[in-house]
Amino acid sequence: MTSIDPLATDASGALRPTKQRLAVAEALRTYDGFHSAQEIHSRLDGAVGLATVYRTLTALAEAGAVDAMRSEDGETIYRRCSDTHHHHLVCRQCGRTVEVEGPAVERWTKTMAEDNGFTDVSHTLEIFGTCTDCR
Amino acid sequence: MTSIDPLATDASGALRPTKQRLAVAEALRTYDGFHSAQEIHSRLDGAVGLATVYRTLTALAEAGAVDAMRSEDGETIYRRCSDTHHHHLVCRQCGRTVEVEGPAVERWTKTMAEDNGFTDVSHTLEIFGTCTDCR
DNA sequence: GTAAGTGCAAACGGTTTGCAGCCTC
DNA sequence: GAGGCTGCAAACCGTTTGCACTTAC
Repeated sequence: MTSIDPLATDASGALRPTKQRLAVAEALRTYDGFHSAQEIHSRLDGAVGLATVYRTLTALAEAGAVDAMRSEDGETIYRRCSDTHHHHLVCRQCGRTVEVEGPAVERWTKTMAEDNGFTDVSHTLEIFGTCTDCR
Repeated sequence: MTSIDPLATDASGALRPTKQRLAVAEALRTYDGFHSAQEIHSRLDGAVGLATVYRTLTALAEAGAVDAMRSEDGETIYRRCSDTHHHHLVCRQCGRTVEVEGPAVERWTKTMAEDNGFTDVSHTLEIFGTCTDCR
């Protein structure tokens, strides 16, 4: 469903492998985890216009090549896909984040949705708390 | 840890129970689930200035009286704390919402958080899909 | 050659803030 | 009466878009 190579969308999307797109894809490949468009733009040190970074990331997200989510402070952050699906456990004080997985939750949401006649199910789950350091 | 009444913050915060704050608190009490500041502002039909709604919601969130999270499209959304806790199953097309409960999920999030040393745990879970009518 | 991609700058939409007046304590 | 609270409008900040130019195919 989602390709490993963000640019291997030849079939339908037909994204041209331009310098800029390659640079963005490379950045996503190199820097692990979630990053904002602005962050990527500045890591590329102006080599790619900010608007282009946004357009590229949006396109990649639509093509399913990257995951997008919102950070706590309102930025859209992206990471290259094909990690296992997981959720975030976030400290309210310091913002420290732990990734957690839960097959049971995945199953539950799916069942719950289908019992109600819903299809194409997706979900978001965030857990908030106070971590040991901040107690 | 979190008070039932959003304005019962007498001890430290000392929020004055003004007309506007009461209106916002009442709105949160009346309308279940998550709502954006703009939504609350328009539900109050201009009775409370937009800036004040933002300020009030921010204050309530800081006081721990309401939960805040980011919606998919970048708005900050709030809900009053301590409802009979349930989650929402939302149709992507028509917006129809079904409330679902899941003791197993509640337990799982709690365990997961505590295993990682987190306390004062809360969580948000939203399920998205396409409902029967919209297929 | 042509359509897709790019950069720039202006537009946008949600949120925050400065300031003068108002209201609660 | 004093300091918190409010409304308005302007400022902010991340993101999107219009447009003329460039580039991959």
